[in-house]
Amino acid sequence: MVETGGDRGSGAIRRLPSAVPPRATIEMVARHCGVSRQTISNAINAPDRLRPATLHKVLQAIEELGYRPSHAARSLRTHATNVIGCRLLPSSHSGTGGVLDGWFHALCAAARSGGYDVLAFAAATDDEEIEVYDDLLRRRAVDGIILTNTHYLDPRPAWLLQHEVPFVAFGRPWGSANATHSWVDVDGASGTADAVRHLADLGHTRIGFLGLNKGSGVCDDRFQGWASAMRALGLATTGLVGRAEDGIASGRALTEKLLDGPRPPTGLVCVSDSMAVGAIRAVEDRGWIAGRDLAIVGFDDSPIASLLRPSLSSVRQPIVAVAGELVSELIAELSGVKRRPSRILRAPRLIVRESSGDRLSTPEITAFDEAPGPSHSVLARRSHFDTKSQQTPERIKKKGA
Amino acid sequence: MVETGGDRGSGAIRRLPSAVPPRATIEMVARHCGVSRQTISNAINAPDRLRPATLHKVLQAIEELGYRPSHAARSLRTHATNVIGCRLLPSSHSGTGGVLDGWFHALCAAARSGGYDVLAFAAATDDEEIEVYDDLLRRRAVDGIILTNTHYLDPRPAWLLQHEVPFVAFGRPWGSANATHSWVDVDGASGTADAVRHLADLGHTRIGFLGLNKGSGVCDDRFQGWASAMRALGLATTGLVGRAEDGIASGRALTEKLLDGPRPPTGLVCVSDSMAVGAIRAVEDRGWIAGRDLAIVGFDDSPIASLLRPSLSSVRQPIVAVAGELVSELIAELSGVKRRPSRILRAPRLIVRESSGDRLSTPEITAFDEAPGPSHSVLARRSHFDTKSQQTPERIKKKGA
DNA sequence: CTAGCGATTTTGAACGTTCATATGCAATAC
DNA sequence: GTATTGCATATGAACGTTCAAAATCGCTAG
Repeated sequence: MVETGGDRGSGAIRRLPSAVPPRATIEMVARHCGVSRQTISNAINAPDRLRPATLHKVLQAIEELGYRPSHAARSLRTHATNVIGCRLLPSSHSGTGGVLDGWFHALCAAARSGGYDVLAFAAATDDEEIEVYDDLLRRRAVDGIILTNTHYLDPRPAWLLQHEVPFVAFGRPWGSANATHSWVDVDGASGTADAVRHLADLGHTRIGFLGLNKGSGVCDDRFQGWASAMRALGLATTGLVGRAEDGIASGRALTEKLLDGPRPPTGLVCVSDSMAVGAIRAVEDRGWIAGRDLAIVGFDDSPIASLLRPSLSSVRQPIVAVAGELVSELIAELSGVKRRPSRILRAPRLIVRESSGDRLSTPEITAFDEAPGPSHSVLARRSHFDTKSQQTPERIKKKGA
Repeated sequence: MVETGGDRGSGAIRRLPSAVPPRATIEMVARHCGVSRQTISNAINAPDRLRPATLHKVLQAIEELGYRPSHAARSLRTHATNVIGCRLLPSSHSGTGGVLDGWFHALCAAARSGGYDVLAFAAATDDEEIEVYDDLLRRRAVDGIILTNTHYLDPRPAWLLQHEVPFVAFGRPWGSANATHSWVDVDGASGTADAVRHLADLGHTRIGFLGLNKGSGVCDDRFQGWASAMRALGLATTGLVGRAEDGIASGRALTEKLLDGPRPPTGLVCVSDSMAVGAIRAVEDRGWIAGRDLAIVGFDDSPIASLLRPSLSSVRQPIVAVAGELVSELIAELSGVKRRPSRILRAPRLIVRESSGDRLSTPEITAFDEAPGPSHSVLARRSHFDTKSQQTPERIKKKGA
């Protein structure tokens, strides 16, 4: 009402006295306690250079004035932004609901506690993502990048390497064995192998695998875990594999085909929860019950897994831990010390629910990541074929130059 | 192998000639085409001040050198960061899976096409969130904030107002009718009213409501939609309401109680999909089928809704549109023109699936949001959204002072 | 008493922009 | 021919830090 008249304020009454203190600069702090700018700067960046008495005085003044170094000024001077860039995958990507949701949250938390902020951006394609990288880097808005969703023929790592951008990938450099960048990944093979052994323990011998079409590194990895576990158990694998693109419809169709085939599986390990949901659908179509007539294990432990009826056994990725490692690796990279790229593989954990037929434990809802305690109850008797240990991340030494 | 010896590089051979051009500054561009700094600056920020010939020359040089203004330098000088801060809710928050996932993605996309970047951060509590605000603002790392998940007695809007931080809220200022900030929200009442009418159309007369305990603005809103639609239809409402904290267990328990009560509902409108899932559980417990023996409608259309069996009818929020409006409102706010706060309410849309008993449409999977439509994404960086949204949202006039 | 030294603090410059102002130049007005 | 205007471009300063180097202080040693 009152201010309808003029548009550009004549600048008189505008701001009330207001509780907002003028934002403190380093100069103001300096004057406030009678020392020079640089001393304030040192108090923050190299406190050991100050006499204890001075340090105390300065810190108190900083506190009093609520001073924080201006991001822009500092970053202009130091050429470091303390910001990490990370692409958000299109939400459709995680078909069965947000797993990456929790991962990203953990990523932000880890970054912040390491003194970094996360700049999030959306991109629909790899090329678009590269364009954003280019923009962010030219404007010097980020120090480094967290790369997600690596795949065969991925143009992004090469681009980043060529432009000497510090980055760490979530996901192995599929297809380029001697990549020179750091990455963190989840050992899918170990997850599917666990799933196979779990089903074998329950008495299954014909355990199938529902995977993606050739060309997915993630699926190859998980397939390989299935295959080697089957081999190790002396189980035949022919006629037990179905492949298609990811999705519920695919899962349903593939399952039908396998069940109608010459060697119908009694258990099924799936490359994703979407596939597993499809498998459950197919089972329901015949009036069967998942977990009784066909044992099904998914992958990802997406939020739906525990909501489905019967609930879905699934392999859970340690996404919080992975997020933390991605951040600390990137920060290490940014610290400038030249080191050989690290390659970190983390083991996932099978969450047993109803769909695999083991009725022992059917938790209604499970926490999103590893529970703090040693809750490995169900798999008490871990049959160990290979040496993959559960908790310690496996570090693979760089092989070739 | 080769580089096993020394650790700190002696700094000789390290970098190959490399395809990385030295990052261009405004000075370099200026020299490159024989004009002054300021002319380059003008070419970017006020192109109409240049003679066409000069402009052309400069733009070409910019292109050639791949110049982009340094974020830090520009932001130091202009006191604007072109960055928006936004808190990520803990992943557990969206019980049934990532709805906010898609919202956040849309937010980032909208921001970028408006010339802004999004700084994401995690916070567990409101107080922690305020601490992060304080940090970000003191360091001048963001220009403004997108606030999510508003609720009664929310300390955040007050804090932001007091500190004169530009912000827009996703969610109404529950409990403070004459709040002076802008917000965007989804008209929950309209959603539940739609749900009620849908069920009434199917012949139901005893339509219940599963809500949260008193004190949730979101629930009050949705409840109110249910209540007024019932009243408008001349249906009695007594004995048809259950309240508890959100969750599947709650939904199940409440449903049981209602079904065992004196006036068992034949239809149920739920405040959330979690509640609805609980309701489905309760129905299953009695060997009933949702949609046949009890009609159920959820709220949020979370990813599971279409995956459940029977699939869950649910009210879908136009999260992409909301994200876009939040961003454009905030940008308007940041443009500095004093305007009365805008309050935007958008209508959600009921997605009918099996659980409500209307077998007419049972899409397997539905797209996440309204079709994109004539997207404003083409706008060049730094330009602001000019006109208010394309879809004509419903605007509520500011009432009180 | 003074030189010398390390610890502490200060000073001037620079980071890369944009703002405010000044200059140059061409066209118009007197 | 000179003053007046308006447009196009250039110059100096400033934004708020940290870096590099210089200055000062407090001691110990000669």
